[in-house]
Amino acid sequence: MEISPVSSVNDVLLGLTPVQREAAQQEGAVVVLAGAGTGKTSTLVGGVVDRIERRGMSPHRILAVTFTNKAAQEMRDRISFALGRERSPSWIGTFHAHGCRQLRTDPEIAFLRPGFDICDADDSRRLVRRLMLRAIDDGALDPMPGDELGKRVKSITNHIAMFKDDLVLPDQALALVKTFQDRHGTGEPDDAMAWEMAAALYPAYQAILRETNTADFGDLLLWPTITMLRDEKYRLDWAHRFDAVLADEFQDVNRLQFLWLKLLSRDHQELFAVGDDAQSIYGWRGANVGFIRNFLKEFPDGRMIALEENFRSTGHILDAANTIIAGDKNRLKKTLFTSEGPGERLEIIACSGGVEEAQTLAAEMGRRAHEGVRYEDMAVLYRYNFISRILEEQLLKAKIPYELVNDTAFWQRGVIKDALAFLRLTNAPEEAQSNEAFRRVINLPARGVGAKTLARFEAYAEDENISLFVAAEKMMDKASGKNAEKVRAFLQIIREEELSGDPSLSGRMRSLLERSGYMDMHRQAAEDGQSALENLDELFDLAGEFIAIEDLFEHAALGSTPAGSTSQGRVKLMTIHASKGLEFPHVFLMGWEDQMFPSPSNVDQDEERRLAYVALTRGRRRVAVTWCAFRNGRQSQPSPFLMELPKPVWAKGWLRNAGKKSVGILPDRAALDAALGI
DNA sequence: TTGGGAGCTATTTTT
DNA sequence: TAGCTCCCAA
Repeated sequence: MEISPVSSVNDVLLGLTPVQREAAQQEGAVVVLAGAGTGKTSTLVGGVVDRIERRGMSPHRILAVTFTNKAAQEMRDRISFALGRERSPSWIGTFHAHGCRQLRTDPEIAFLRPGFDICDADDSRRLVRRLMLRAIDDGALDPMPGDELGKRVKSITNHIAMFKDDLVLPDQALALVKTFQDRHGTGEPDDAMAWEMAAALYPAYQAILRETNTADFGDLLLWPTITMLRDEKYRLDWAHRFDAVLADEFQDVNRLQFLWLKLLSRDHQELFAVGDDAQSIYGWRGANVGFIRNFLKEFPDGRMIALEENFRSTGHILDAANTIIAGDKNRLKKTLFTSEGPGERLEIIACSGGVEEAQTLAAEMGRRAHEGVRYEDMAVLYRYNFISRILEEQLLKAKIPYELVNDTAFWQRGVIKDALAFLRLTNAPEEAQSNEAFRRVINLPARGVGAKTLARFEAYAEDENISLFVAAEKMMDKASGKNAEKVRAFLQIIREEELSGDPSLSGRMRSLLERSGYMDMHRQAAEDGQSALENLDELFDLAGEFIAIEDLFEHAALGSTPAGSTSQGRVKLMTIHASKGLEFPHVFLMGWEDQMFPSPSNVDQDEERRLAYVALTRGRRRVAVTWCAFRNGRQSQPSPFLMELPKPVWAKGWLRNAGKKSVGILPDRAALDAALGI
């Protein structure tokens, strides 16, 4: 046996607790129920190491799947730290990256051609929007106020994605929805309408993707899975490449992802799934906790192992979290415990309103910083993004450095997508594949091409069966006027760059953005322009690492995070959703009011409860919860979750100075009214 | 027909 | 902050 350059299997496995080690070494189908802070990633890494080192599997025959690029990167790093680079598995990645790899091998299973593009959720929405406008134009759909349209587009795009996540093909959707409604009734009118319209638009949506040689996120896994179901030879071709399959965050898999994993591990039953049903918070996106909860029904010879010893939080924090999650009656039973002491009690801070809440938090953070706590060890978590705005103002005032986590992912930012669209257009102006890029940049900066002009291009392109770019060229030949001149010049630039542009991607992009006037557009914009230019600089750097243009586009679509986020010395602000998997010594939970958290619009109230559980278990040493007696001019009550917290975990002196108008602590109407003078 | 300014309203969003 | 609308001047 060769000697591992960095460590040995025993070092890795001996670093685990007996339960973690037992899980890592379990053979066959196993689901590891890993409570918050119980060493989930270590166990998963241990599982990989054990399979390679002790069981002698080849690293190249191990498939490890995660949801995020970040998680995939972390796993890659930790495994290569343990085993060395050469002995690390090559198949570590997100569901989407794996699906993409499979689809690139055989694009025709999705009716695509080699070199297909991948469109992100935003592009999908734009496509649905165009289809809806077209339906309204054709009289197939009643016109609606624009506000309404936006909501519908979002909801219909989601529903189409849900069809795909449920393996429903375009030509099956309509019949399926009808059958379902006949059997179960139509339910909420809005919801019924969304399903019907999504089913009606789905075939046209898919037809356009096919025409433009584009796959959406759902397609990446849908077609490989459908093909594995239908064609045993194809399935074996893929399944036989792997001796073991490992999946992270298993509580968040949807039907499509579950089936994909199952088809790949059917022959050897080597499926190692790690997750925590108590942290399932993505049900609204199609995740189905049922798959982890019913794991043993699907894999009768499998085992379930629970990790309950928490190495993160103090006793009081765990008591609070355990109490909250106990309200989810369907959960798989497990109770977190720690061998550490109870630690500090939770502080519950009542504030009169949002501004005071933000000021209180800013003041408290300043105080803790003064006591020697580093800013990067503090985090504020909230249910809704818009809460952060009011807090940002106060943090700026108090000069507390902060960072918004997951503000908008780099590759999804408008500027970045614009810049890539320029590049895409020069890459293949004559192909329909570049039509969306054309729509995006033809009027950037403004050249007098609005909706009407674009519609004329569209009509002409459709009649002549040519790309939008070529249609525009032909129509502009005959047009006159100032705007036409600008458009002609722009088309000319694209042609020149296509034929003899800089061969390096960043060089070509730079030149395109400069010549088209896009850079100047941002240079002239006062505040926003600065950050746009910084983003573009970062993009040029990143693009420099790619030779093939397709690789850059794929990288952009699958959203790998760029490295450069330096976040030392800043308080982190994020939604509870974004905080999953992270931990902080000091955690502040904002906005725990009735009607706010739990969110009344979530049909699954248990999911809100799990969200509270996730929020509380982020904290290592101290957790403070705030709520407001008034928000947005309305009186509010403390969140029911707050009332559930057992008395012993409350801090005694929890009437922390919330400023002059501070209202005590008791979630008690009378005391509150008295304090507020009403 | 366009483009820009004003005004409004906010679920959560791994890919 | 952003992503929409609506409205009026060019």
